[in-house]
Amino acid sequence: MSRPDPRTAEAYPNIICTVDVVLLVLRNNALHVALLKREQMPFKGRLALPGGYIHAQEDGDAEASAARVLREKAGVSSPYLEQLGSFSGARRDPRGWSVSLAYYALVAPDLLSETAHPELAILPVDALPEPLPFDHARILAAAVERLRAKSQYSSLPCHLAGEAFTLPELQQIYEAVMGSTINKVSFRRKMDEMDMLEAVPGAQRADGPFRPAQLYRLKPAFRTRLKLINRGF
Amino acid sequence: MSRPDPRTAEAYPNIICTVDVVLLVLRNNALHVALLKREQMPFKGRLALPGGYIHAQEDGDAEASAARVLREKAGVSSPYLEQLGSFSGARRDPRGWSVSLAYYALVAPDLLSETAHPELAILPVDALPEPLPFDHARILAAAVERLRAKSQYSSLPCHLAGEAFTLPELQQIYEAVMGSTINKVSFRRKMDEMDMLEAVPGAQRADGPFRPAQLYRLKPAFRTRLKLINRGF
DNA sequence: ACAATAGTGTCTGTTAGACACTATGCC
DNA sequence: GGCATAGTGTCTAACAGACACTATTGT
Repeated sequence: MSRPDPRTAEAYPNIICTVDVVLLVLRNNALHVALLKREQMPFKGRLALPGGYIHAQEDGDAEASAARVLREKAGVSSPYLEQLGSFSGARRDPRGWSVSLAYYALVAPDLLSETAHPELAILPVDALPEPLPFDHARILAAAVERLRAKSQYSSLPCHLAGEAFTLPELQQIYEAVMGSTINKVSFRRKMDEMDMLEAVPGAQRADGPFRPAQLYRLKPAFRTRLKLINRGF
Repeated sequence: MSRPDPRTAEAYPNIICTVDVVLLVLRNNALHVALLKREQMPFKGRLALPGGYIHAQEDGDAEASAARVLREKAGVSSPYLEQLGSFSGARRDPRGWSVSLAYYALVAPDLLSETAHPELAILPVDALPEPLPFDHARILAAAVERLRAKSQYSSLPCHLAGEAFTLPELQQIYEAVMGSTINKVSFRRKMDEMDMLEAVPGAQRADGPFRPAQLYRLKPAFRTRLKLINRGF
């Protein structure tokens, strides 16, 4: 039990430390995840979550590793990024005992079509063409569950919208993420109470031959931090 | 960017992988944390969260590591144990780039006084006698915040009570954890709705020269899993 | 009987959802 | 003016908190 050897740090070196990122985006009102074909063994050629080793030399912490992975492997910079948790164990990676520090990121649809790497596969989370390697299915499920849960009481889904959006659009995003319809009056009342949106002066968006909707954007204070509410919709 | 070398796993070995456990208990209606004097450098002799290296040989995953640390270092077995998150970076440990997989555990007061190791220091989370080493203050704060947040909408605080408890006792626990008083009628209505308690037949507890209170216990289904509710108290 | 707390019935203010209505753009 | 959707006013049902009341024990 007592381990007086000061070199204990070197006595347990056989743990693989990686980060994996669940990059989520909304397309056609359905949640999609960005996957990459693995270029290395194990599971070479299979679609998997973007991930990689932690680079102790360059990454200040694991969140920086996740941001670097997103930048290098997906071409995505500074999205909403949050720690999801760790996934660890002897069996999840055939190379040995491993730890994956999992993060999830939310981006607006247009960001992913414009600047992201073309080799990214954007696939609906509910209908992946092949099973994910490692325990990436569990990680993805945890990310989706987290997003759904936080959507109930926070501004999190706003990060799936673009820079500016109309209230009907935002409601559609909330509904798509949570998988249920929301009462329009309740939704707008809540958005009003939360006091996190500001109208873009004079800007409206028409979606057809009818009354255009007012455009809104997140107030600066909530662009990185979330806004929480007490009750649901 | 491409790393064809199959020995990349060995190319990044310099990451210290540990688990740390925030062991919480309620004493005198105040949240307390169990700390241990560190037996090794760095911070030898300082009070810190119980923790240790992951033992890839014996631990199936990091939660098993946390359970082992609790057992070996605190003498506590099978409490409520949940992952808190990871804390990582180049600077948090003077030995180098490190990852702490943090867990938090809840135990009943009597469990800690009876079976736990005597060298455990049980101190109020709001008034520690000395600053914690590493980033343990952040980890502790995250655990307390998580407990408070989950107490709003779950059965989590029940794990701070003993095997059997009265409703007034349980309400006091909820109030102590959340730091605010709860309406008695609302509290009992909620407990009733949640349908997670069962009366211990014929068992009551008297707290003075007045009407004794009915004893309750968690239904078996909720002894390890949490029960969630939609709204607060 | 009294003190003190356990436990419940009921009222009231608040909140979320249903519905209907008005507003505004394009044809 | 008609149509389709944006946006709002208002009613109602559900819910949480306040309060008062009854119940039950020891002294």
